[in-house]
Amino acid sequence: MKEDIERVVLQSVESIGKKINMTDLPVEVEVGIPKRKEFGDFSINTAMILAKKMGKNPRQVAELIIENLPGEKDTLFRKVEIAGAGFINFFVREEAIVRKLAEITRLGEEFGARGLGNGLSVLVEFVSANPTGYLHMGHARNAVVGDTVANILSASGYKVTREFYINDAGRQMELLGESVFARYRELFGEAAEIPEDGYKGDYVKEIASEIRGLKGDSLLRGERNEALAFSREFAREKLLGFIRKDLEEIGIHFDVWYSETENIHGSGDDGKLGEIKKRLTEKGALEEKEGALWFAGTRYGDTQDWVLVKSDGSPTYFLSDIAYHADKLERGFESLINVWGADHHGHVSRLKAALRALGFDDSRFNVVLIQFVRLMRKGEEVSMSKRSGSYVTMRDVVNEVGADVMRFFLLMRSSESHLDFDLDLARKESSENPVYYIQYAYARIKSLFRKAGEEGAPESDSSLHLLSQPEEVDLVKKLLLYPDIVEDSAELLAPHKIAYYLLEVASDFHTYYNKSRIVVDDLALSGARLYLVRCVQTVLSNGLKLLGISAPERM
RNA sequence: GCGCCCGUAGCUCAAUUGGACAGAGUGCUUGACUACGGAUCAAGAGGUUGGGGGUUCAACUCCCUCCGGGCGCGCCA
Repeated sequence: MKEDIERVVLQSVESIGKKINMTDLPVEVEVGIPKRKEFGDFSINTAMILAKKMGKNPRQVAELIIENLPGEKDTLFRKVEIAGAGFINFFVREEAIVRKLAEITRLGEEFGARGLGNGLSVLVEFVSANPTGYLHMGHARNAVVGDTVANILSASGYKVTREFYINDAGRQMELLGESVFARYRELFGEAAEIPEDGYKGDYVKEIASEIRGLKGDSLLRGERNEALAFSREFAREKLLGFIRKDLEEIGIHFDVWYSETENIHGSGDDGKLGEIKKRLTEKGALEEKEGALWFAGTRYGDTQDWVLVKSDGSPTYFLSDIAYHADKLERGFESLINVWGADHHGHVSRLKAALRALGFDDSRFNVVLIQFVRLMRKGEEVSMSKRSGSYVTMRDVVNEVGADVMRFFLLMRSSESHLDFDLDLARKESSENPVYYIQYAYARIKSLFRKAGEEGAPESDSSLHLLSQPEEVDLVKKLLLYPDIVEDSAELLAPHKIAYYLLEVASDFHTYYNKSRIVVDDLALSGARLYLVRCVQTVLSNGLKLLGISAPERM
């Protein structure tokens, strides 16, 4: 519908341009949907934008635009009028709106998929948690947003790869190995305290116990370093398995699990790290001072310089992060999207600076920053501190509320907003719970078609003009908006827009359903209404699929 | 001290990317099926968009400043 408006307005502006000899008039036409009904179905501010260039007042320009609309306007519009400072409001004929339902039917599962990505290959990297414990709700939000962004981009014509970067190098993994080994020794009556900042959760004991079952006391007798390495590797595999299973539980599957140790560090000092160091040196982007090797961030637009190699000769995380992202680009991905916790926001600019230094276009690298999640129960915050040893994991919450609720609640907020996850609300199986509100609309439609089947009332597009009630036209307009919503959420990497939209569709449908009986004796009317309801089903189904939420036949 | 995010109805959050009288849910008040699923619907009340200034025909949105909350700030990851 919007495209129709855009098209006729462009034609009008073009013919005005010819008449007054100004062929360079701006061509963008932003078609908006007014909040108030008396301003019509669609409106444009084009006249106000053109007014300056043409040296006329906006209302005069608006008048010109209306006068020069092509003849097609009579089949499309009931009324076109000028309002306010120079808005042009379009009142579309109901038949013209309703006729567009055919497009939803024609496209089916493809409705909403516009293909603006044009096959561009995108690597979406998300979660990427250390394999040192269970996932918590912060990871969960990251996971669900990342997965849904990937779904949306994929539906929008991008070639998407989902990657989990396994941060299995460095101090955290060493601590994990030490913690597990300490617990293992305890099992044999040795007093072995786990390190100060080590891992104290019960799962560490369980892993230690498994190692005992597998190896007996043999780790006590061998080399300590080998025992530590074994403990670390064993725990790594175990915990990665847990992480993978938890993610699958909420419908998340990765195409690639990419190990830092294996793919970036390589063997010895010089794998990709050495190579990146060399390349940055050649670009003159490094400096030695105070015994360390620095990346000269200030020369590449960042606010400060950063250490790449510490004075003891070991690399920082930043160096391996540069190597990893250069590696991504060199694996052939044209665009990179990362989902990061907000506590990492300071890393965006320095990584971009480093990529520029290496000669990459840093606009190929984008980060979705996720603000924190607060778990709430009975109005109070539930502690999620990892250090306390006992904390609420993502797995706990999934067990309590289910995958659908988990996903939807984490998608309900824009990423840059803090999110309060209300466990009491999430547990409710009632209308208060927005997930069920949408799913109920879907199940209700399914039930309608069962009923219609029994009564031999088929859907049909032969009398769509009978859909003339305000609720029906509103519902159709809402459905036709879906591709715009998907496009917006793809461009802005903002999945919450789809969640909100689906709530609106469900609401409009419930309103309609309560107002009008769908399956009626008049077969023509019944057919038209069922046709509309089928389109609602298609949109709900497509939208829920993007969010990774099930569409139940019955509830 | 510097940088980023946030501040919108009692509570939790939206707002077509600068558009017209700022919208939902929830909570509160009051209503609606002898017909397709009441996990539904309808109505009412609720606001100086944290304060102040500026840009603009038009500001929740952009700029400046102050207040409050969160996060980050060179040899941690």
